[in-house]
Amino acid sequence: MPRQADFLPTLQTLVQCYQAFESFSAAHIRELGLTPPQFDVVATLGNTSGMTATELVEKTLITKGTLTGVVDRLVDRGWVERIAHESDGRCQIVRLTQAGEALFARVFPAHLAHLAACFDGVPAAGHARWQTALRTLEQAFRKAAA
Amino acid sequence: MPRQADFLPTLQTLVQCYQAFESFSAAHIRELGLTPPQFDVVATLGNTSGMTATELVEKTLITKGTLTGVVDRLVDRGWVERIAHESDGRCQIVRLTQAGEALFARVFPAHLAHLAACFDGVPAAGHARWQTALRTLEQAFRKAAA
DNA sequence: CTAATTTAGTTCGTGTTAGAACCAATGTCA
DNA sequence: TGACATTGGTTCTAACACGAACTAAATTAG
Repeated sequence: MPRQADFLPTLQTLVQCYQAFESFSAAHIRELGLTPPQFDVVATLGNTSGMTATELVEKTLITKGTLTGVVDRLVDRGWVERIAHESDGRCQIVRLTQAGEALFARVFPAHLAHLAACFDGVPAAGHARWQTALRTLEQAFRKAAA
Repeated sequence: MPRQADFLPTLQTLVQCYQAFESFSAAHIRELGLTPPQFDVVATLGNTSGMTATELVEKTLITKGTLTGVVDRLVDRGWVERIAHESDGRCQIVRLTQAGEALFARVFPAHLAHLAACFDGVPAAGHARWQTALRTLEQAFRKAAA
């Protein structure tokens, strides 16, 4: 009857699993000389011709107030530039510079390879099970939040 | 052959699922007047006679450098106190004050109930599947990190 | 066309994060 | 016992998180 006994371990394993992923991924990103949000932005801008800050916010899980600072630092390092939107005076297009493209070409494949190493020998069926499990769990949260 | 096509969606759903949980949980904690790390500390200290900062670090996923500030603010608000360890001059015992106990009694059950609402109607079998899936996924990260 | 509203981005305040340097108290060992 | 390393906590720096307030541009309404 105490449903606690069921759902608390589920949440605990979710948090632990995510933390394990996060620290594994973040450690490598820092080795590459970036912070996780910076990598997120560079990876999102890679292979595009740039996008507005609002679009970046939607695609990266970074808050708009935070994005200003993240982009500022990427601009300081010469990897990103802001250009005015031609028709809408409020918007600015954020895009990679030449150096930023080079950075992207260097770090993005490297990080993908780093992540891929986690799944050596995992059959596709494993991914299917993980994905369905995670999606139904996510739905439970979203349903309750509504 | 491109294993990317398999593991990237898995990571994506993991992150999205965790974010859904995190924002659902954090929003409620903020309504209760605490930050997530503060809640974490209060919940960990609840129903104990206090523990050292090192123990708190182990049980809460908060870094020791961060814990100082979190405990500072809880002390400022009168919910927590530091007392000297009687035998080891380096240690300090952190424990809830009377007001902290009252806070714990108020917010901890409330937050558990909030979380439990996500799982209304979920059978125990669902939890079993989630937990095994998450644990094997976590192992993949830990193995690769080693 | 002016006034009110919405939208895009920046700024600000409080709090968290990771990691490194640091200090003081303990423990170890020759 | 005295040099040395270890352990427990704090401090420091750079960066991020979130939300609220704010500015300016654009849109809508009357």
